[in-house]
Amino acid sequence: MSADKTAEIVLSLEIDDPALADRLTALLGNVSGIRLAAPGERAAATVVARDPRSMPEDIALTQRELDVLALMAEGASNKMIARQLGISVHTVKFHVGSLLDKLDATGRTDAVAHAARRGVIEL
Amino acid sequence: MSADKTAEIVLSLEIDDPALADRLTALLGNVSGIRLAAPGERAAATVVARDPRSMPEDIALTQRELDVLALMAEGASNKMIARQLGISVHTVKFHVGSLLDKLDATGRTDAVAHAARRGVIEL
DNA sequence: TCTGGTCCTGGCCACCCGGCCAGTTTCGCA
DNA sequence: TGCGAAACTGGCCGGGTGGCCAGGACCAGA
Repeated sequence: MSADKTAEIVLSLEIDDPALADRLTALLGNVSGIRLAAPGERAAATVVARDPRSMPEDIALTQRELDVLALMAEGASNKMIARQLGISVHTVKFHVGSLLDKLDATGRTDAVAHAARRGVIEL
Repeated sequence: MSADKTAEIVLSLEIDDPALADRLTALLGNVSGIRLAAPGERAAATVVARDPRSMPEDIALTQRELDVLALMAEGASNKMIARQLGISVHTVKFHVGSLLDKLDATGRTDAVAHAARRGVIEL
């Protein structure tokens, strides 16, 4: 019952696919040192697997567009992005425009939200 | 080499705490039926544990601010938000300003990103 | 009663954003 | 050797954004 540093690690599962969830439950349940969380219990870590059908294909973004997108997600203005990348504001606008097209967004906020949803960027 | 349904499940780790990451790596590495993903490899599931210090308490947002925030995350402009909520653009700006303050953001894009990171909203 | 918070509105203004036009260079591929 | 894609730059401009000022209405708690 000692609560030392090597106590069991409590894991919770958030798996969309029932079959995968079952297999992981069976496999992880027999690992000493790991315990699956009881319903509502606070876990040290969570095993997640989202339904892959929700992200059909990734969008083809150029490296430069990814650079701009990442800075956009940080809340950077076009001017700040330009400074950061060593290019002109006009060029930043050019890339932002392409991003709005490819991500089917109405503005930079929408673009970041869409990109995050599709897993293109990590917030 | 059969690729049957009971092949190994590939897990990737996204653990902020290095100690916890080490322990999980050691524990999971010895489980037959489970294999840890090589760098860049696509995993069937991911074990995540975010640093709890990064989200100490949730931010106190009023209901109206949450309304505005949700529409902001949809990429709506102030004008569209105003129409949607039946209030004036000035009032929308007022709430947006409060959100920027409370979320410590530099602009609406940053505000949405911060809110999503802290789990205030779901993208 | 008075104070504080929330919600609402207006005007004003500098700045930013996105879309339009135009052009250049560089690179790989047919 | 041409041709397209990517990256880059410029000017222009209408509209959006965010910060500042000011005010009023409502309601819970001290």
